[in-house]
Amino acid sequence: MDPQAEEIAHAFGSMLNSAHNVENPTFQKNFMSDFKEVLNKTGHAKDRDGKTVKITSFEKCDFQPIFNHVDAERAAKKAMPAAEKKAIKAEKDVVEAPFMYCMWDGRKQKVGNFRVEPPGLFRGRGEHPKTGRFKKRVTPEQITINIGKDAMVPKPPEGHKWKEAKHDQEGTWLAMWQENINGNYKYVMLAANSDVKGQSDFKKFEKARELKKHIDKIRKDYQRELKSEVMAERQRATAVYLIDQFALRAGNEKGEDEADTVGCCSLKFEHVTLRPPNTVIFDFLGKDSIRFYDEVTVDNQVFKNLKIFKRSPKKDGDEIFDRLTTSGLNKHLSNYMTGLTAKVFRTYNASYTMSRLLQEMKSTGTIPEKVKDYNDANREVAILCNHKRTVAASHAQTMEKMEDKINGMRYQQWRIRQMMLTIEPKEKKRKGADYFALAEDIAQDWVIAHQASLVEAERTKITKKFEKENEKLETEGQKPMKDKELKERLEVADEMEKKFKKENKTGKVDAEGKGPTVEKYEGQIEKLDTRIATAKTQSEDRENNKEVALGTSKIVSLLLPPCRLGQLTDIV
DNA sequence: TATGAAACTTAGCACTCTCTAA
DNA sequence: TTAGAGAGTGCTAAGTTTCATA
Repeated sequence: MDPQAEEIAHAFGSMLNSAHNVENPTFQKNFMSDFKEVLNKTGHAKDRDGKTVKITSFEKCDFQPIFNHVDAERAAKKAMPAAEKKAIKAEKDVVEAPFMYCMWDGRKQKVGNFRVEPPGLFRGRGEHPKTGRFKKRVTPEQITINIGKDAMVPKPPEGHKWKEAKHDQEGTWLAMWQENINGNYKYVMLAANSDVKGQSDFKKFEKARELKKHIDKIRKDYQRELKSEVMAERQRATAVYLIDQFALRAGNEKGEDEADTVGCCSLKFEHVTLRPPNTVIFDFLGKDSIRFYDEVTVDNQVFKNLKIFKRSPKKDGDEIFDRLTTSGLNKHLSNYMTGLTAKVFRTYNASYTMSRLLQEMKSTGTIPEKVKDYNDANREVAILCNHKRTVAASHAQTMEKMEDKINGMRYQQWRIRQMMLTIEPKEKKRKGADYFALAEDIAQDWVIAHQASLVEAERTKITKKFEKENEKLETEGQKPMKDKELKERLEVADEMEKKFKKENKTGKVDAEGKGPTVEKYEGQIEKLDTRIATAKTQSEDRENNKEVALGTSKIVSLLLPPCRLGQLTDIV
């Protein structure tokens, strides 16, 4: 193929492991149409004899060899010795060093995304109509540079020219271009921990803090205006109520050629279900096509209003707030406070919630318990903001593993109690039969399987150690140990297997450990209790967290800009 | 007031790096 | 010592807001 066509084919082939893209019919269709366009322009493909092969149908293309090639390269890179990897990284760092920082008002500042986005397939989220289209290579001729009047304009690559070099003192961007798929503007800006970004972040939180002074009045006003005679006012009050109470986004209008998602102002008839007396069910796709689903109770007047806004002849597809736009809403909000817009409510409510939870938090308990407390608070904020992630494919398996681990420790506790009885049968009367019984939820066949896995683990451990020692002997030029040695060493595992068998048969466990006493065993059981508690806490944390994304709220909800997040998490 | 361009923040996903428990 | 998990980072899509113009 012509290199241009091959580049597109390569882009598709290299992402075969991303099923949700590659198996999406829209993605396939868009990719194929862009691929064919270039194929038509460049004369399709040639076979080994130089005969032209016309590529027309997606179904007849096999991209697997491309994927295999890319995958092999990935694996080779991964398998490289650490030293070699380090050397390559160091080389790359040297090349990149001049682009990492810039001088801004006489101060050295870190640049964020200094690399131009490389060509590739557009990964639009949700049901984006353009997902899979080929994002073209950006040439210097498309790039505008923004730089100080007296500074030297960086040289474009050999044989090229910049689109323009300008000196905009107000803008914070360093370079800009337009992408070919949606015509969106792309900017090179400073990093999040730079002065400019830090300042603007600081201002954002100050603005949210300022809202605290006005929130009572705003709430009082919208409560009153919920009953306004003027429909536009009533809609506006209802919208502000939803934004304030449920952290909805503003919800600008979207075009036909974008994913069909909504926010507050763009909510449609079918996104809101009313259940008397005053329950509202929201179900819609928000930013990033993340589902927003919530059943909430609202003020009676809000319920009444939504009923009015949904009244016939409105039907599916019609807007609930037909007399309201985001700019109208924001204009109204700016009357309370300069710069007040819908998004400030999200920052305000998230920060307010976090602050309250941190104050309520008890600073007692073990470290894992404290971490869980913090994560719980973080999670509450993330849930408020509907920050979600897709549940990891391995989640169920991980949870099962964790449960197995806990049960393994509980089983070991049971064994220790039996050992106690072996050395001191009188304990049965003192502690009662219940103390020595195996928990009901631990089934006999689980025990058998668990024992087998313990034996197996022991075997692999011994074998691995043996192999490693042999390797070492060989590199030292000595004779390796014989297989007989391994067999002898494996006897430990065989003994273990026999022991379990005997235990299963007799229901008794021989004493283990040097100089066993009841007290020693009690100590061991107690230690296991702590470990079980820790594991249980972790497992709960994990389960509750499976579809909540904590990262964003960690950054955006705290009253400190992200450049100080490191310090704060240290304190927490 | 509507519309589109421009400029910025917010956000999830897929990596890599680092730390921890076994 | 090492595998695996969790944290951190890079990337870039997808929002919001502001500004200019008709």
